[in-house]
Amino acid sequence: MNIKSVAKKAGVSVATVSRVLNHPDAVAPDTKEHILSVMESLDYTPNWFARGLKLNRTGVIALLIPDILDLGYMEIAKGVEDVAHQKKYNIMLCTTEEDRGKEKEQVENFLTRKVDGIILVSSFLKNSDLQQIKKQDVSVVLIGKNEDNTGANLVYTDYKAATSEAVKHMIEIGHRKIGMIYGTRPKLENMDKLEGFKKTLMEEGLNYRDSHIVEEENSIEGGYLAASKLLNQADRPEALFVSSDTMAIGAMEKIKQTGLRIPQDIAVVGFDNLKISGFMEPKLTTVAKPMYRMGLVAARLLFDLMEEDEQKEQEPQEILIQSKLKVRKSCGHQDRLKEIF
Amino acid sequence: MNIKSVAKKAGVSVATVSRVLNHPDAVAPDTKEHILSVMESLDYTPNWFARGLKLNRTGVIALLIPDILDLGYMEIAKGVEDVAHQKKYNIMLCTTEEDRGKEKEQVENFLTRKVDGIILVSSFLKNSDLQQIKKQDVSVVLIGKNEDNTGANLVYTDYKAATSEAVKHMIEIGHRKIGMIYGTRPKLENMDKLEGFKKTLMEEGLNYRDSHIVEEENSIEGGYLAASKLLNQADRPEALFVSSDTMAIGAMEKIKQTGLRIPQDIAVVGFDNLKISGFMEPKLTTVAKPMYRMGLVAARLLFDLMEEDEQKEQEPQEILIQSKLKVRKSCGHQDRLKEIF
DNA sequence: ATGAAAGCGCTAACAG
DNA sequence: CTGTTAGCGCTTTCAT
Repeated sequence: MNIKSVAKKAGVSVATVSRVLNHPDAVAPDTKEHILSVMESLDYTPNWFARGLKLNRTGVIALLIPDILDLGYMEIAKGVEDVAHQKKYNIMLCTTEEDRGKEKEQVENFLTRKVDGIILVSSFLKNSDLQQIKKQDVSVVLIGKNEDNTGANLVYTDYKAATSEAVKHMIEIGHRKIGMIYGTRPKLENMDKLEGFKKTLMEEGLNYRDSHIVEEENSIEGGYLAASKLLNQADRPEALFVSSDTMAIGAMEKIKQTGLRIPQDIAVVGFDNLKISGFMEPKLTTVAKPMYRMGLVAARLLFDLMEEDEQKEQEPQEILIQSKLKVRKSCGHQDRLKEIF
Repeated sequence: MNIKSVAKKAGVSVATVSRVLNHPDAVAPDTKEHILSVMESLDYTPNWFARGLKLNRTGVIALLIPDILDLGYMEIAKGVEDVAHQKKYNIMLCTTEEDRGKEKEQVENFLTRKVDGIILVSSFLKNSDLQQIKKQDVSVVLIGKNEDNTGANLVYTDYKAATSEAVKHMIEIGHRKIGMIYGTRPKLENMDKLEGFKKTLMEEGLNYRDSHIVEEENSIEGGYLAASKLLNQADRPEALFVSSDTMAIGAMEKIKQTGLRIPQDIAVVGFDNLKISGFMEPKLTTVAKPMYRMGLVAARLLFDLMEEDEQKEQEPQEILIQSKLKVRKSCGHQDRLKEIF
C-alpha cells in the first residue's frame, strides 16, 4: 500500500496526498477529507524508509544504559521516555553491560541506523570517540561521568559533594569509625564518591583505614561480599557508607545474617534512593539521586540540541542536578523515623 | 557520504560497491579489498533508509511493556534483548502505561516504522486488532494474557495452577483464614489468579469471604492500601496471598506498621519472585514466574516466525512456561529458612 | 566479475 | 490549491 495507490483511488496526484500528510493546511478541506478517507479504506500508512530517505530524520533517539535490570537506570529511562513520547519520538534502548567494546559497537549501530540523537548513561566513551560521532551530525548527551569526557553535553550530579553531605551527617550523629563500600562501576562516579569520603573524614579530623574501604561489583551480591570482608575484621567499622542502594541491600543482608543490628551495631547509608530502599528493614538512609529528573533533563537538552539544527556550534553544556540526603532509619538518626513512603 | 562517492573514489560502479556489502563472495578478492579500504577512508556507512526502502526490513523489533519501572517487565526485556542482540537486531522499547489507547497508538507507530516483529507484554489488544496487524506482514508474539486473545502466538504461565500450588501450600502448613490481594492489572492474569484462589479454597473444603479479597492498583502503594482495608476488619485474615511481589511489599509494610508480625500474625505469599523479594524482612515466599525465560522464549518464537517468512500460515503457538513456588520465611514454613540468595 | 539502469515510496521544488 | 517531476541512496536484474 503506497502513496500512488492512494492518489489513484482518490483521483489526485501523489503530491496532494503527500501534502495532506506533511502540510495539511496547504490543501483544500474537502479534498483533504476525501483523501483521508481513502487512506483509511486502504489501510495506508506512509513508508518510513522512503520518508526517512528524503528527510534524513528518523524520529528515533537511542538510549544506551549499562544494565537493564538496574532500577536506577530504568528511572532515567522513564524520564527520557516521557519527553520522547511527548515529542512523538521513539526510543531505541540498548544495553552495554558495562563493556566499552559493546558500547562502541552499539553506538556505531545507532549511527548507521540514523537515529536523531543519542543519550549515553555512564558512558565509557572518551572525548575522541565523541568527536568522531559528532561528525555524523547526531546530537549526543551524556548522563553521569564514567571516563574523562569534558567538553561533552553532560547531565550529572556532584557525587563528591553528595557523599560529603552524607558522611558529615554520619559524623554529626555520632559515628566515628566509618567504612565505605563502593562499586567497580561506574568508575569515575565512584571515584568521586571515594574521594569525597576520604576528604570529608580528614576535614572532620577523623582517620579512615584502608582496610575499611572495600571495592566490589555493583550488585546485591557485591554488597554482600564486601560486607563479609568488612565484618570479618577484628576491628570492624561502626558505620558504612555504600556507593549504591543496590550494594547497601546486599550489605544489610550480610550484617543481619551475622547477627548484628542496624543501626545500633552498624549504621548503613546508601546512595541512589531507589524506591525499594524505603521498604527495607530498617529503612535505608540514602542520598537521593534524582534519576528520573536526570533522564528528563538530558532528554530535553538532547531535543534542544537536535532542534537548533545546523546552527553555530553551540558550547557544550554541563548541567548539575542536585542530590539530597534522605534520612531514614538505617543510619541511626533519631528524628525522622515516621515516614511511610 | 554515499555509495556513489565510494564508487567514484574506488573507480568502480555503485553496483560493485553494493555487492561487497551484500554479496561479498560475488566480487573479486582484490577489488573487494580495495573498495573496503576506500570505505574505511571515507568513513562510509550505508544509509539505513535507502537500504530499508529496498529490502523492506529494519532489523528492529519492538517491545511494548506496560511499565518501565516494573522489575518483572524488565526481566522479560532482558530476555528479549539477549536474543535480539545475538541476532544483531535492535529493540525499540515502549511503554503503554496500562492504557489500551496508548497501546494501539504505539502499535500503529511500530507498523509505520516497519519494525520486523513485535512483542507485546500483557497486551490489551483483542483478536480483531491482532488480525489487523497481521495484514501488515509483521510477526507478533504476546507474553501473558490480558484480554481474550486466543489464536495469537502466546507465551504465558498458568496462573491458575501456580496460584493453586501456592494456596495449597499455605493450607498445608496450617493457614485457614486466607485472604487475597490482587492488582487491577494485568486483568486476565489476575482474574486467573483469583479464580485459582477461590477454587482451591473450595476444593480444600475452606470458605473464602468476599471481604477478605481486595483489589487495588498493582503497585507498592496499592498493596499498602489493600492491606489497610484488610487489617481494619474485625475478623481479619491470618494469611494473605498477593498477586504480585510489588503489592506484597506494600502490604508487608502496612502489616509491620500495624504492629503485627509476619508470618506469626499474618503470613504473606507473593507472586513473581522479584530479585528484591529475597531481601525483604521477612524474606518473601512467592511464586517464581520465570520472566527472563519468558522473554527469551518469546523472542525466539518471534524470530522463528520472522524467518519462516512468507511460508504457509503457521498455526499460532501457545507456549506454557512453568512457574514454581519459592518457599521462604514470610509464609511461616519452618523448613527452608537458611537460604541466602 | 563488473556495469548500466530501473525503481523502492516519498517529499519538495517548481509550474501552473 | 494542485500536478509534474527530480531525486534521496541503495539493491538488483540484465547485460556484457
